[in-house]
Amino acid sequence: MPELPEVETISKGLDKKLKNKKITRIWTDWPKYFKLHKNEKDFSRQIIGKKILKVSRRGKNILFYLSEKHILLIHLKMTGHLLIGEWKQNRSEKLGEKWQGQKWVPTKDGGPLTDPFNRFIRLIFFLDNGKMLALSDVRRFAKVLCGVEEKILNLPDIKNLGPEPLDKRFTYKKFGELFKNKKGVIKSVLMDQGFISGIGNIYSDEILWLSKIHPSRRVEGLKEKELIAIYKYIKQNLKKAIRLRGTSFSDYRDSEGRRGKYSLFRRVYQREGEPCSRCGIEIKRIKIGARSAHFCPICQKE
DNA sequence: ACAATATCCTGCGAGC
DNA sequence: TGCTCGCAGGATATTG
Repeated sequence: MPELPEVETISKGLDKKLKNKKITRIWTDWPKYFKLHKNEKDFSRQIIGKKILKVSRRGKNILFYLSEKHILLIHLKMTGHLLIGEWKQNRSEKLGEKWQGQKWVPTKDGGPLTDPFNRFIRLIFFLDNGKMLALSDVRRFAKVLCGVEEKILNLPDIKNLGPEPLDKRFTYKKFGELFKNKKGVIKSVLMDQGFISGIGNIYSDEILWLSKIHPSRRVEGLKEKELIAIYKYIKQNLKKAIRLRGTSFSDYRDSEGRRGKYSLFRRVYQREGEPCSRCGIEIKRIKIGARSAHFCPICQKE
């Protein structure tokens, strides 16, 4: 499940590669992606013929700024991947008719032909340079929207997002103010996109381990010292993960199909039963809400 | 007003 | 070996 560092890596990569490319047509076998649109036609009308001007990110949403003041928004949710491939002229009609998903032609500089995720391509944007942007998505949870800038940026998906944690304007003062009237369990609060955007299950676990705070603690009871630690490690850990191009745990890949390297530094996430790298005791896993939380029972006292 | 639970999906691993 | 079953999870809707 891509979170802020993964989505940042992906959108930066796509920005480099897709700038000034025009979308000539699309193919999908899952029109349910287009939650904002009546059907596939309604979606494709919005996007065909538009040029990609810039790719960026807000929270975990990827924003493609298009010509004619349009935006394409893609949220990868848990299993979404965006991969760039090439399509050959002589095969293009066949691909357009029915994409069987068995194989696709990767770019020379990376996309792995044998990568298992190539089996789950559900949506393809064909570009005017002979390449394609493919969405692979095992569980079909991804979200794909297109419309005029004003409309997309005013959707709850964007408008209800909390501050960007790595924004310079996100000072400790701002962070502290957020907590003043906040109630609830810290793990859930960190993952609340309306509170702070971009943090999900992996990084909330990591941040709390670094801060030595039990994931079930209520935010009402957190001391100043503890809030300072959380603030510090949000910034530090997300930055570090971006430097390492994201987490390779689970099925994350960047736009060239590469894994990130953050997983080498993962302390608790998906390490149940392994020794804590600080104190050696076994990492535990509990349920918070419907999510699993990983923590060290010694370093992170309740 | 808030919190817990169901929903969407499907590959995978556990268990028999 | 081959089957069934239940888990995983981000965001949103629905129920308690």
